[in-house]
Amino acid sequence: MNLKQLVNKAKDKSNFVDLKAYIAFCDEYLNYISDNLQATIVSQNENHYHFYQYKKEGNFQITRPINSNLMYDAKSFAKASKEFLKVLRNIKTINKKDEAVRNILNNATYTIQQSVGSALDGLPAGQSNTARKLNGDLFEHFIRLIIREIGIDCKAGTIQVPVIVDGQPTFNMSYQHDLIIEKESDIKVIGSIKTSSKDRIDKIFIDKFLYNKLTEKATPHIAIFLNDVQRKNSKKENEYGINATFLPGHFKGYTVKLNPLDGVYYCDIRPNMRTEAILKDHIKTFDNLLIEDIWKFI
DNA sequence: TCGCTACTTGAAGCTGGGAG
DNA sequence: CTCCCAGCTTCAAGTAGCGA
Repeated sequence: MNLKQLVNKAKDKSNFVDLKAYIAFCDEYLNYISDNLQATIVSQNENHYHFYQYKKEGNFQITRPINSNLMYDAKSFAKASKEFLKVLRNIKTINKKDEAVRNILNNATYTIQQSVGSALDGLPAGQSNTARKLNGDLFEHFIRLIIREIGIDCKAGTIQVPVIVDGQPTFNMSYQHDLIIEKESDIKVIGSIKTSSKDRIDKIFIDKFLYNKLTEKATPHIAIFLNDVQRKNSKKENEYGINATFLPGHFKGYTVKLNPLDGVYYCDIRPNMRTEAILKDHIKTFDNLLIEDIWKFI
């Protein structure tokens, strides 16, 4: 497949109906980039982030930053993707302490989603907003497929929450949620699935607060993010770096003074989320959700 | 179809601290 | 003090999806 074919495939959601389809796309993409890139550009502030530059057929466009510590190459993905499916199907019986297994969960999820995202970066400049929207939707869908694969039913959808004023239901608030896990028509978990938290972390805290206040329940709210970095445009040309888009001050403020979330998960976790007080108690890598945390909610 | 909610990313703006 | 930079935060843009 050439780049144009890959981009067209990524643009069409009917090509991503199940996990197998996501893996097949990723496989094709990784094979393509293994010998069709103009260059791999190394980020100058955090060297393990790389940008792929396409050749002429991609107008020499440059992709989003890719964490080379997490991204598989074509050869290792062929093996890892089989393991990935195996681990998902047997998640309850795997060895929880096996770091290699945890890495497969994180890295395969990251690799597959970034293959979609960076393929979409090959779209002409005018269509970048379409690409963003699409990439977000595909990520949502992908995570839901993963959760179903480990044996938990889930869906996306809108929930109507009545607002009562002076004892009278006055109007509804309609909330669209990326992830709803129910058991016996009882909502067990509400989740946000986003490729980055940028500008929207506040809303997730507020949503939990208001939802639980209006419904007089304590429904757990979780968030799942792919990463939180974006390309930085430096003044000088030919100099590339990355920026973190996570707002630690807001996260800590809401956690301490409004209400903590019941789980925040990243595939590509930022270093300060492992070390900084408060952050490190609430933010984990994605494998933790699948292996342990999700089972506590249902 | 319309109105509304929601999606991601890039550019611009702000601030504190270090160098000169 | 002024300049510059990195990091953080806000503003702006264009479009998808859903329910009525």
